[in-house]
Amino acid sequence: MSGKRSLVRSGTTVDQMVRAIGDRIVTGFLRPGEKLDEASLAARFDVSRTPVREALGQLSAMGLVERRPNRGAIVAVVTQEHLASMFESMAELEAICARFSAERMTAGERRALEIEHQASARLVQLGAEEDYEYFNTDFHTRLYRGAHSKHIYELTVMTRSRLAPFRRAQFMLSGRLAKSWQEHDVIVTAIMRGDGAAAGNAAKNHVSIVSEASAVFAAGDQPKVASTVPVTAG
Amino acid sequence: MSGKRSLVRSGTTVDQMVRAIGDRIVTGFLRPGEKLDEASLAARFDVSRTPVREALGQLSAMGLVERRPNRGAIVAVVTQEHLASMFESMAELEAICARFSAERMTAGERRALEIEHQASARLVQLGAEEDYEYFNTDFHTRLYRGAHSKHIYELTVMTRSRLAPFRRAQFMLSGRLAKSWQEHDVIVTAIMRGDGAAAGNAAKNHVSIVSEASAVFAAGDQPKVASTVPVTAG
DNA sequence: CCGGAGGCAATTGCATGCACTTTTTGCCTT
DNA sequence: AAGGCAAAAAGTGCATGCAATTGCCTCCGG
Repeated sequence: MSGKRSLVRSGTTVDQMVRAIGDRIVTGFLRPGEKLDEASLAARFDVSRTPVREALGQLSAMGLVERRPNRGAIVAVVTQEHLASMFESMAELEAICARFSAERMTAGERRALEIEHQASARLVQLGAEEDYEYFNTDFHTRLYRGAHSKHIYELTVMTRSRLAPFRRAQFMLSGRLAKSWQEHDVIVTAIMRGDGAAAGNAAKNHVSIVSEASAVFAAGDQPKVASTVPVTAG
Repeated sequence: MSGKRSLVRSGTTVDQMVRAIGDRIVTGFLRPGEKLDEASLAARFDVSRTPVREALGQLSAMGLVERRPNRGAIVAVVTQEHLASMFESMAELEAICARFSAERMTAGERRALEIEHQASARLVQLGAEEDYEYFNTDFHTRLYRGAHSKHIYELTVMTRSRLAPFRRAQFMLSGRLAKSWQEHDVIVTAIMRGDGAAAGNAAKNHVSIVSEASAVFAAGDQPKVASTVPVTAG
């Protein structure tokens, strides 16, 4: 090719492509079912087809894209059942994370969780949806990490990525913000007193509600937004 | 290259490579930490380096191999903690599968599970370790499928693959066969009466015991066997 | 004898090219 | 006018080649 990659980001070209394409899928910029033309992507990112192919292969292994031999790749399109199955899995995984967090978080982790959670109450009052979404991602990531189990963390984050395209705009639903915070509150309280079972149930319940909220979008509509905001269970 | 691929198996060359290399890792033929030289693999399978590279990328995305930029790929080597974390996750996942199976299996699925399980008692009496291992894989796969949740199934099978290299030869431990069958029996009984909680607990317990048995091999020894037998929780 | 700089071999990373498969389009037949 | 067939166009799959990076070996200075 020609000059250096514009994005100075780390890793090989393939890694950059995986991130770049993956981000566009996760953020909804590329919509489920959309065709991923190797030549176009190569041109778009100013690389040859080889790294694009490798990236698509890896994304396929991650489940974000679907590859039909000799027929090109598309952004993974999931059936209604599979979507439900993923939300269900997410609920179970979050429950595990919350339960483990309640049992295993260090004092520091608990404190940090509590502080952030309390701070976020302000965002709810202000109705700062975008900011709350950032916080929300953070909150859940804390739970995943707090489980102190690398593999559970990987499974959970992976599932979250695959659900992300179907989660956009969930905070648009009126009142969702306050409800989300209250649900978080139940989880945090349970974790603070080390009650794993309660934390697990609360987390599972929390995701289930998000799932129902998201079902609205899954039915018919595909996500439309193109922001770069990461996404998590509300 | 030259002639057609010898293995007539389906899919593209890359798919075949993923399966071929993945199998060798999962069955312990390639051992954790072993270097995966692109040129050697290409020669070994009589393809060019391109599909080998793509396959390694996908296997890396699956977590079976580890890739250091510009420094080649090795069979993924996991720390003791990560291994423990994976077994722990496996226990949780199996618990979920068993619980869902108890709640969701059709009458036909329940019957098939029961019949196979009873039939396997004979294998225990005969001490047919290898045959029992086949059955065992089947038994667990039934549980995974019985959960009627595609995503849970995927997560579980994926985790099983990554644990496979560390599970070999667990049935060599004397008495493990009979114990395994008894544990299965508890699970089956709970499923037959639709008791999700009991089935989940029994399954979790079952994996935990396997985990402890496998810890023996993980500590110091790496797996040594090179058979082609698939592997599952005992 | 030990430590470091420089150069060489080996290996990875990516671009390009060609072969093969799929899809589309246009023409011919009915 | 509609259907089907054929040829061309588009796009994927893999091989090869070259540039770049890494690791190692050697040689020099201390």
